[in-house]
Amino acid sequence: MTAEIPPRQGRTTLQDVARLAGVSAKTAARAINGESNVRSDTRERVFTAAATLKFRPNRLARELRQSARTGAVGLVIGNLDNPFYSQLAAGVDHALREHDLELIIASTDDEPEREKVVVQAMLERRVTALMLVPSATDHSYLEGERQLGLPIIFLDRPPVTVVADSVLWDNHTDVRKAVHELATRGHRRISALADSPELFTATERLTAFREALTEAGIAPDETLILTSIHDATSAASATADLLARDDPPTAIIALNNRISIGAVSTLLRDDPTCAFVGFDDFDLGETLGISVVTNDPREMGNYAGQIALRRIREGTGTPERISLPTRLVQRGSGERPASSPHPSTRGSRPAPGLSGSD
Amino acid sequence: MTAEIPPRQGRTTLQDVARLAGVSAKTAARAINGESNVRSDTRERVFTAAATLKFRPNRLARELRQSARTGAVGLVIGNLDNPFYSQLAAGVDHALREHDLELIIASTDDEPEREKVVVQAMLERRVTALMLVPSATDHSYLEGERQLGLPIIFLDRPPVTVVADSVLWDNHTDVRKAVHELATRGHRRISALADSPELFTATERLTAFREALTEAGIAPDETLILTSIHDATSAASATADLLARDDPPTAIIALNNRISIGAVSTLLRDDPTCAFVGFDDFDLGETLGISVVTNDPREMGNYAGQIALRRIREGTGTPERISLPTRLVQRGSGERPASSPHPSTRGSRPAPGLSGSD
DNA sequence: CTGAAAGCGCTTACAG
DNA sequence: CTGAAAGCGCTTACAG
Repeated sequence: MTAEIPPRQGRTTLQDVARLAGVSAKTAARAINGESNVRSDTRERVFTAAATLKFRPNRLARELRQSARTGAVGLVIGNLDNPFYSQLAAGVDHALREHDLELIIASTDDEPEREKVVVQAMLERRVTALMLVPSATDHSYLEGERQLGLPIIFLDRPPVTVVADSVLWDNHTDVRKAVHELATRGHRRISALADSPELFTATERLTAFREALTEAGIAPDETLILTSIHDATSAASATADLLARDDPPTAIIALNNRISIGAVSTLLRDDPTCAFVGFDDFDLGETLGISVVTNDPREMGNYAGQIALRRIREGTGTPERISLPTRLVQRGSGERPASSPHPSTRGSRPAPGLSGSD
Repeated sequence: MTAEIPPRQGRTTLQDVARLAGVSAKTAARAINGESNVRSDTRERVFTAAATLKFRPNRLARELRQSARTGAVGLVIGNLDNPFYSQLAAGVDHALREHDLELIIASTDDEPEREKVVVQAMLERRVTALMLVPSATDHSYLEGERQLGLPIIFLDRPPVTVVADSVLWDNHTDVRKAVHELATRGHRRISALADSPELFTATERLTAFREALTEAGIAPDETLILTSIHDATSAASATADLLARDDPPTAIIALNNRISIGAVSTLLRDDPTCAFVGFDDFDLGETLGISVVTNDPREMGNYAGQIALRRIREGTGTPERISLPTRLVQRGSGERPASSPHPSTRGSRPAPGLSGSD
């Protein structure tokens, strides 16, 4: 269903301003755009006329005439509800400030079909750069745009069937480090909770998880690896199921932010003694003493924005593939607090049982 | 600093398609836009030509010709980092789907000057509707646009010097209800933490707080009302200061989401017995058993989006001023758990001391 | 069912 | 320092 948009009329144009100021359109444009080569009294007359008529330049006209140079960049993300995506957008927004670039945001809910639709719309609007967290796997439909010089930057997940810049996380190093920490502290039954294996990040992190186990001399137990967890609610129940097993894991690692929140909410209620490490930090994570592999989505967004700005200015060249580091933050006392059945939360000690180590 | 944007050339135009298909531009347009009155073999030829040339219509040209009917709406918010704003944006985004409207988002960091800049840019881009969480107090600069028929919708804070639609919270009912609850349970020293008194929402909620105290027969103690708290960190330290006083409050009410998070983080560490109610829910709020006055920013965004869609279709009329309800969610056991110095967190009981009632 | 001409509101490329 | 003409890529308003 398309909205019927009635036309609006009656706007002042540059011509109107020129007429009132008694100059040509070109001269009016010169004054308004702050070019030199205008006598100051002429400039004044134009300014006065523009103010009187409440002239507001039409960027569509300007950008049409100037060909593809629009001042808008497109950002395609999964969903503004998810803090990962909204902070990514905040980072992009931040990078774009001071550069007179506008930000068009569209969300795909991670549906490949919707990605194509919204990307299409952005291309028709002739965005000057395109950033996207891809959900489709085939991006050959972007090939033509790339050849026309459109800067394209993939975020969080790499391009597959098209050449483009990308800004990704290092999904290996700190996940492995976290698993090694847990193994060093004696954990053998370590569970991993991940999103769909079709997602690049989920697979990367799971691979790192399995490798780390192997390195630690632990045979990966596939029954402890749960995937296709899309939201906090299912993460919470998956965690509850794990804990209810005859031989529950003694440690859990959650491989994205929604899964972390769901798992933590179950652990808080059901088992304060199970060790835990989450991927992506969240509100109160520090207060609750929860160990995390942190990444800053704003940093990723900002970085991508910087690349976009450079590409816009200098043109596309050899594609860059940036891997941003994560950070393993160990929180909690390092001692399992459950030696007492009634751990205190007073003082600066962590919330009971939620130390990532034990 | 403005980015220098080099032009990009070489795009296929409708003319190119028409030429290849051996028809006029008008006929090519008819086929591509799915109008009737085109012979099917003509249509096919045009489609083939368009596909061959990878034709992508130029919306700037179309919208320029069609006057002010662009397919973009502008949303001006404080900052995508803040979940309140990003969820607001998610709601707007949601309302706009299926309507072929694009979303341009700009953030102001609540700075009036920046608001003017970004709104200006959106107006030059001829957005078909403008939604904003205002930070400026004077919006007479929008008066001209309103008269030209631009739908303008204020979110979260009402318009002052311009006539426009607005979607606000009912900032009174549930704040008062929360205070009454606390008073009923015997609390006399109730503290309120709020953002800057210049902010409409802060003032509204503080007024409701004071009125409720008076209604409950409690003389408002201004030393318990802390304002100008802008972020979680200062909320955390303000809370710590309160608790360190000789006669600390026995209950605290935090009047927005960032303040809630900061206050809760201090309470979790320092005083699990102080009663607490937060405005705006947050991750783990339920798990931690924290009472809140909840509002759903998505709902506000979605509602505003609906109004925008209607205004776009039907034109602006008598301005609407919608007041959305909040919801007081009492969580926690209702009993002060601190009778035991070592409250347990096992089972489904709330985290220690964080029941909003006591 | 199809097309030629004009125009949306600017900027470009000249000419003076 | 200033201006007249043409054009960006579409759609409008006609005419056939």
